[in-house]
Amino acid sequence: MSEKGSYPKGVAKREEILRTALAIFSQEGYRGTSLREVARECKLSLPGLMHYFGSKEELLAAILRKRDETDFATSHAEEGDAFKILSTITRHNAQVPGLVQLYATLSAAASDPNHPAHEFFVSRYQDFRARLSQALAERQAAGTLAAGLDVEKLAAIVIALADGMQVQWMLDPGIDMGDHVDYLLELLGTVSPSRLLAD
Amino acid sequence: MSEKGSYPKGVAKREEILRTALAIFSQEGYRGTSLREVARECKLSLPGLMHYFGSKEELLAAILRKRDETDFATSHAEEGDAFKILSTITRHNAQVPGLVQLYATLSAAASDPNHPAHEFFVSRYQDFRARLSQALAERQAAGTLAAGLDVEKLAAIVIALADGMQVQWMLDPGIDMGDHVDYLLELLGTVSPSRLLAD
DNA sequence: AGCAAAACCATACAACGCACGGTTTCTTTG
DNA sequence: CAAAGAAACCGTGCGTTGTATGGTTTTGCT
Repeated sequence: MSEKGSYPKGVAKREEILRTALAIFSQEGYRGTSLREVARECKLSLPGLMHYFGSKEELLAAILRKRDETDFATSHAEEGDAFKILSTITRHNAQVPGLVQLYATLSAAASDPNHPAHEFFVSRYQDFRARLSQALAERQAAGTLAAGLDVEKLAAIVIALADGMQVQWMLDPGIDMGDHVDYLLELLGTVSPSRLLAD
Repeated sequence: MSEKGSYPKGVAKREEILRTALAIFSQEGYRGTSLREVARECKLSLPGLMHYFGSKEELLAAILRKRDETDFATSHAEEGDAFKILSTITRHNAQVPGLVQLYATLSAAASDPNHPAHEFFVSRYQDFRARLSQALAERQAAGTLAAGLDVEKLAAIVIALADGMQVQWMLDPGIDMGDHVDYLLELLGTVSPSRLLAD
């Protein structure tokens, strides 16, 4: 065997690093925290940390990957339809501002194809859109959403709304993201098919 | 007099810096470019550049401020209603990916109240929402938008949509931001007042 | 002419991410 | 149960970054 997390001690340290780094990144921001600080908090030297993650961005990518895995698992376990889950997630995000900012910062930086987290974010959004558009299609089948609507466009739109509201919320915490998301979702429910076909 | 751009030579250099820095930032990204590189391009030493802008972030804030001024001026001069202008802006943004990424990166970073561009972004979004919600109200008065709609919420939502679509577009340039924005705007036009009141 | 401020520079500093070349600790296997 | 080899770590140094200090030169005004 020849992997980086093959010894029990190693996998434990690796996860401790991920946990610690997430906490610090969420609090001080990605740019604002040095690898030395993370290493110190883990009782490691800098090279000791870099044994696990070849670069700062690689560490970041690993954090996001892990975070998304657990998030997906829990959100998938939750009950309720797509709209309710979306609303719940949005309101949940309002309680972890550090994470929200981390994701916002990164999704912008990751647009560079050379960024280590690029592929991650690309497939993340592809997944999001696919899942949500399927959920919207199910709603159409159930009759709670107008049949004429383009579910794929709508999926992208709703996700964009959630992301965009986060930006405005970060700049002005007085804004209620959940209310806005709910409002659009409610609005979508009131769209009548006949009007759409008349276009 | 005791200002930094008071001599003619100074104001010219200052604007050259803004122009040059915008170009480089747009191409290499904010983090990816060093002040030394910008200075060299302007035939200045590093301290020579820092005479005009006390910090890298201050330079960035100045760039955004100037950019917004000119953008506002041109968009205000354009004809058409609010929806058309919004659509035009969105499609225009699709041709300056560097700038879009710059704004995305910064709007996230500027959520920190200590960030030099914080106030700028806060009032920027306040302005946006105010302008757009007024435009929406005018549409209501003209009868092209359902009267029961909450124009302030809608303004925030539409702006969020534009921002959010930019994120997805940056990660996957195959996505057409304009189409999505137009789709939601079109959808808003089809909402019937009666349905809203029935809720 | 002279003076104050703007315009600009040389140098230095601390901190950063990262690379190199080690040594120690642990597991597996012959 | 040793020997081997990889994982787990560390000391040190390199190049670059943003920024601070303390200047000198240039410019415009009175």
